[in-house]
Amino acid sequence: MSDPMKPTLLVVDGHSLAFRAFYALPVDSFTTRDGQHTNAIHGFLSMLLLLLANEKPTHLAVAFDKSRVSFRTREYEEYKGNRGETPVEFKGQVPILQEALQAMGITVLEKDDYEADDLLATLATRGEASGYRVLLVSGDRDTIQLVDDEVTLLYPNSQGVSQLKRYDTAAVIERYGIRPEQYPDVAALVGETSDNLPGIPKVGEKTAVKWLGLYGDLDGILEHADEIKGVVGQNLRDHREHAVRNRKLNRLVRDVPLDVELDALESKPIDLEAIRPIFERLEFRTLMERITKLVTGEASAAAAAPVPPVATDQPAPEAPKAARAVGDELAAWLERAVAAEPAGLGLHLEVLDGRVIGAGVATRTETLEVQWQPGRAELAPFEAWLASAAPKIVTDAKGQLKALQRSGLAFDGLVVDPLVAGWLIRPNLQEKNLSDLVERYLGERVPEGDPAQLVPAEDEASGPPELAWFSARLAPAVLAAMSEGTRRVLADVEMPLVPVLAAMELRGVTVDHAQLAELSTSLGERAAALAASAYAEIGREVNLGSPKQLQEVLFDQLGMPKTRATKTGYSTDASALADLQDSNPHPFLGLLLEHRDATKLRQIVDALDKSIAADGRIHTSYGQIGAATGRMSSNDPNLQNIPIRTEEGRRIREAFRHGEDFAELLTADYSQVEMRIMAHLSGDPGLIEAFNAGEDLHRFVGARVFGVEPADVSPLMRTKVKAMSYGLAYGLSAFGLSKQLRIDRAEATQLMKDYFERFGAVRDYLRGVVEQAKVDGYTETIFGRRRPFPDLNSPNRVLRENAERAALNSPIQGSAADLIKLAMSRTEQALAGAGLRSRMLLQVHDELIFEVAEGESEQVEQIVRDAMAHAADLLVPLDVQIGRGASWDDAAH
DNA sequence: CCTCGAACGTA
DNA sequence: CGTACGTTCGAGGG
Repeated sequence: MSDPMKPTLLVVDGHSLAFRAFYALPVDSFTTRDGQHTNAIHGFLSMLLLLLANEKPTHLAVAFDKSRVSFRTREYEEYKGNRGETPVEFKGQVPILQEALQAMGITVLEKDDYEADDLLATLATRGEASGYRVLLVSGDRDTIQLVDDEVTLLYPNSQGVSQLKRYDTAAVIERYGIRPEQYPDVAALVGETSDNLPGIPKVGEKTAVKWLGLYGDLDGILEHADEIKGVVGQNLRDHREHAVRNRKLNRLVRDVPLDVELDALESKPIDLEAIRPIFERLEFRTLMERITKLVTGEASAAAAAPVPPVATDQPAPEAPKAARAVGDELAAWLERAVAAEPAGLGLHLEVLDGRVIGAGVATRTETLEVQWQPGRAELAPFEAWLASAAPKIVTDAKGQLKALQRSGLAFDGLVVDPLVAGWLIRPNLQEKNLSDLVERYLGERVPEGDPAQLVPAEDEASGPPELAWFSARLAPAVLAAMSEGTRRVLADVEMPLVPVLAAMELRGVTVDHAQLAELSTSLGERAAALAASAYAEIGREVNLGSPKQLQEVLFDQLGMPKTRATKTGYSTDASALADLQDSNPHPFLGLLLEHRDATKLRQIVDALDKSIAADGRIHTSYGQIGAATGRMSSNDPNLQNIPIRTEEGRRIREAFRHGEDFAELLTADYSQVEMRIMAHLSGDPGLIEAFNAGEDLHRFVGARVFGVEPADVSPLMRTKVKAMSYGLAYGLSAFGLSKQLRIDRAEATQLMKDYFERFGAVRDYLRGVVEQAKVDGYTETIFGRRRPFPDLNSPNRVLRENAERAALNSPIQGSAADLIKLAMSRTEQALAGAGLRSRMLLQVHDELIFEVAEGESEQVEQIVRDAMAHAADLLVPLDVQIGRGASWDDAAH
């Protein structure tokens, strides 16, 4: 192995790589406005940037062929003679590429009479002699002969140029069965059609390698040519001069007279300003970003990066070498570690195909590696520790807990998931993974296996012990950065929830494929019929899913008045179409709306159908750190946005069923949680009374607002008040209210005025939230969850007002999220504690869905109702509505 | 190939 | 000119 401290010389065959990029990337999509093709340049530079980032060469050069003629063409004039004319689209790119490279401060080499590969050979030879580690990048197989202990070849695979295969001596032997220096002999025998160099007929790689094994080298083979039997033997004798000639031509020249010294190839920092004009001309925006990132280590010049709380220039401690132990030794290690770290040990599980195959355990100074397989008695101490309440720190624990459960391993004692903790501190999803956290809270970097999979260097990547070690050290740093309230939310709300979510995801929910398939077909037929009618109305076929094409139809062809402006034109959304239908009735509009409905539903149905797993169930993933307010999200697929408002939509919910071993689904939802939270937070006596009266909320509020008896509140009054109440929590304006209720501005303003007159504390509270947040810089939920609002004092009005509305909403939405999260952990606990088989499956913000076992219905209802209603003690009661049925739809109430 | 915006489903 | 999400599609740029 080569010494990592050596300087690294990277030499790239510019021509062959650019040429590969040219064919790998579509030319017509890489063309600037003025018609310059850039695919080869782009592909090449993209690959080069990846190489620079990953290999960090100390010295660097890119070699090009000077022309198509070289000493080889003089030697054998048919050499490369079968190659067609180089495409002009490619030719024109080479000088520009060279210009760009020079602007980047990279030495470009070319030499009359030689090919780029000869320059690679020469530099590799010189570099090795001067004590460099050499990396060559070329798409020409002849460069394989240059590989040795200090010279590694990176060779593009068939996919293109972004993935390079690393050939060191071992890799060459593995791939070809011969040593690198023998490769030219093989190539000589086999020939190279692309260079117009025929070899020995019927001799391929296998035969050539076999002969080399028998006779050592090409000379040996030719000496013994007479001994080789059969047609191939005869062919060898007949065409031996081919092999001799090929061998002569494919020997790379290792002493090209180059008037450049290696020292001069030292990598210089890239001057961003020098390359900017060229990149702008080539319209390389993302490449410019990548270079900027490479040079500055920052995302971009524009986004002002927050200053990390930890200085990054102190020396980072080295990860300790992982111990390995089994049996008594393992038990002793764990015992000592547990005693040494009362706050918890770091744990990181290695997962393959959803199962545990290994683990790393760590204190802040020591690590242990465990290779886990089921049924190994000597690992019992590890399993016992996992199952115990001994405190554990696991970053991004949910997925690992799932693997544990799949592998039949019991787990307890999760005290900190630094990822969740980090999110509580900065809920706007700044730190998305362990490595982000390590950078922010420890000021270090997690050594990574190459994310772009370009030549992964395994010895550098962090394994489970290192990751566990980072977690162990991260936890105290993250906890120290949390407020006391936030730490409480972590301990009381979030950590207990992690295993619950893992369990829910594993359970999944049964979905009836046949029902979905039937729905899909009928929706598809309806969509097709509606589309046909719509086309008939306008006399042509357009893509009804394309807002752009719709704009042509509506505003140009049908001459309708322009709707709300969007960035790309005019809105064609449902409300805009409804407005048009009012002003300019046209059958096309109705058909379009119905078509949208049908295709949207079908899309949902098809997506659901596709995500039904082999067990007949859909296993969504919950994003615990999904929303800044504290809510969860659901994805793959999203089960939190299954239609309910329309009849057709509800038919989708009919497809959600209880499993075979269960008797029914049970849904439990909080009624009007957000209004109840508002009542609690504002302390408004009127609102509190409304909830304590146990009467229909909107009727009660309507009676107050309109000054009538509750019995005299008309449906219209109730609707208005309901919209108003719900809008409050979102920072609704009179304008928005008037639009939603389709009433005029004056009426909306009056409604708001009347409302606030009766419920003044609500208005005061909402105002106070924003004012307080402007001072503090954050809002807080009932339970202490914080959300920062940096834009509240922004001079930009749009930004500021957006932040104000979000701030107003945050404690309400966030407190509701806290409530149901608490209720979930309690419910899970209580169901298990009561020894019931019934189990929680889904969460949809204010609703929980359970699968109930035969005979457990009453008990489950009791437990769920109790856990949800008493998740917190508010100034108003929490009302829980329960429904049961064979399907999700039936279970609705 | 990737990113963006529009549209739309839920609470 | 109402918050919070995730998904899908078409379009556009690289």
